[in-house]
Amino acid sequence: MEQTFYELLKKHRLSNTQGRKTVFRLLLAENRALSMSELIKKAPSMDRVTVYRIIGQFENAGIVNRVQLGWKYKIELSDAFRTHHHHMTCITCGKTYDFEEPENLDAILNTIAVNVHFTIQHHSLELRGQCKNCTTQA
Amino acid sequence: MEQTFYELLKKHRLSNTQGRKTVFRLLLAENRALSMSELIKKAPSMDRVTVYRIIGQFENAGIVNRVQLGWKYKIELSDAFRTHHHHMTCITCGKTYDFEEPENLDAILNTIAVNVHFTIQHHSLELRGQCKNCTTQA
DNA sequence: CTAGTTGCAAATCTTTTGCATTATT
DNA sequence: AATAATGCAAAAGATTTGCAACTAG
Repeated sequence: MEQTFYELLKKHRLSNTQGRKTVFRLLLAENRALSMSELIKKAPSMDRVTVYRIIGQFENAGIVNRVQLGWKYKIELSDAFRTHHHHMTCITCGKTYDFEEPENLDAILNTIAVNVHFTIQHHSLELRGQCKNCTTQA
Repeated sequence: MEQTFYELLKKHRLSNTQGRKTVFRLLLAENRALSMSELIKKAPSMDRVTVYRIIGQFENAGIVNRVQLGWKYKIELSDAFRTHHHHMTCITCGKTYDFEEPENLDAILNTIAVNVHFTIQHHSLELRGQCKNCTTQA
């Protein structure tokens, strides 16, 4: 994990600073998508500006992804660190659950891409609705 | 179109004001996703606060959807006014293209939903990559 | 009329920029 | 030492809130 991180840093000519290590470990420990303000709160030793800059660089370097959950985006480690997955967010309790890539999705997307001559670099599939708990209680 | 709009307003006990009509017609005329700042610019007679409030109400009423394009969200008319579709955004030129719902997507999502006991109310599929033009030029 | 809607002022939160200081290689 | 990274101050943007004035039903 850390090894992959260092390699990605090197590959993108980013030096391995204390701040970058902190942000990376934070995301690794949480193992879920965090909002900017959560990230900033969880790294009180760092200036908010620095966190913004680091996340921007991490995104370029393929270390993190932005995901849209409801109205706001959050940050999570990229597929280099977690298996590729998607998100479902419960509109009642606000929790976000991960689910695996559907088996045939890639084939479907490829067909579309070929048809319209679009080169796909990244895809995201987000569901909104009610989770098991909230459906039962309603 | 306008008829459906009036019905949705009534259903959600929103009165049919000049401002709401303006915002709706704007979105209808553009037939694409607009950012908040674009919307505000295109409705100079209205206070920005009012535009925010109207969009909030429209979202509740199912008149518009927020979609995530790149890092920012945009607003477009809901499926009540446009056929259901998804988006692909070119990371080079920034343009957004629509594409139709893949035929088998619904079945795939249903399977997932049943497996994890999640009631899907809304799904979105977003692609990022390079469009035909930008691929050719590169 | 009167409840719902809008404008205005202002607060708050989020994100970006410039520059001087500090850490990394 | 040279370059890259960070903190701080401050600007710029985006979004929300309270309240008084206005408008649709």
